[in-house]
Amino acid sequence: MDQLEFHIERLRAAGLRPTKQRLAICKSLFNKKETFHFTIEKLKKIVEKDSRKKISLATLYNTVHSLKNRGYLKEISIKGNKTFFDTNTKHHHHFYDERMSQLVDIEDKNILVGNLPKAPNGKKIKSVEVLVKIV
Amino acid sequence: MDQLEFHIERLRAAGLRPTKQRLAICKSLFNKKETFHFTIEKLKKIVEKDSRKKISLATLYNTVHSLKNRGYLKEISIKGNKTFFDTNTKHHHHFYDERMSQLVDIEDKNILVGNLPKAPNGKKIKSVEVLVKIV
DNA sequence: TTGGTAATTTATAACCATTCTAAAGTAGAG
DNA sequence: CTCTACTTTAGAATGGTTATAAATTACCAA
Repeated sequence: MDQLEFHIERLRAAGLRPTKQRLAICKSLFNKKETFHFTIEKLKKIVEKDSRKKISLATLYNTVHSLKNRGYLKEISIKGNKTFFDTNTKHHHHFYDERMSQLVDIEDKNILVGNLPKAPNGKKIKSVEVLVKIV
Repeated sequence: MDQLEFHIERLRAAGLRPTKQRLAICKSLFNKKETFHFTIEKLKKIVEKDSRKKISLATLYNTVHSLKNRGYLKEISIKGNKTFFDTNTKHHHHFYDERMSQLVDIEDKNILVGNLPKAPNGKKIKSVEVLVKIV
């Protein structure tokens, strides 16, 4: 089981000890064939189903935020009561179906953004995110 | 004072009676030279300063949402604890300085978005929003 | 292996933007 | 003017997220 080594490595890189709970979270996040979008509540259900153990919300929040800060997860900028995360950390964009609260990736190569103006006040551009709302 | 007529018209169009409080909100929103971005808390301060009267949060939330639904305000899709609104209802995009929680408009003509893929599941594209994060 | 200690997990409380509620006040048609 | 439906308001409720503090666990050194 090489994946385990990667999980431990990711956690260490994020400044976290590889505990049972955190490894269970990593398995549910990174052992899937496809990347996916999730909210914390949804991830709680996924991890508890995959691992057959209860896990506290606080641990989920802490771990997800640490993994995000280290770049293993992306937080998606959509307005709403719940925060969405993405296991796809490549630069890409999203369709968003507000009615279903559902996201679909748009690969960076499949969209064209150009002619960007300079950032104001001598600031630097950190990211360019396109959100395409669909109905 | 013709502006007043417009405010009454806007409120009626939004299905709202033109009360003192709602007119005060409209004045603070639409009598400015420049469009601007605001949160509800910030608007409360602006309206109370402009009108020299207290106004309840509930009235602000109700009125702003009705004006938004009628298209006189835009809600901006940025993740965060507070919701941002925009008195600029023209199609446009934003720079966002997360550190300052500050927005700057990007005119639609000053940015190029093209080559959009089709929306999935036979859905229709409702809007395309570009958010440029700056640091 | 064992201790000791610092990190971690957890349930629960706190937080805070937003929405709801219900009572008092107001607008406006007739 | 009057009546009724709409509004305003303070405060309570809601719900996602963060903070807290006590019990548990990881892991280094011996």
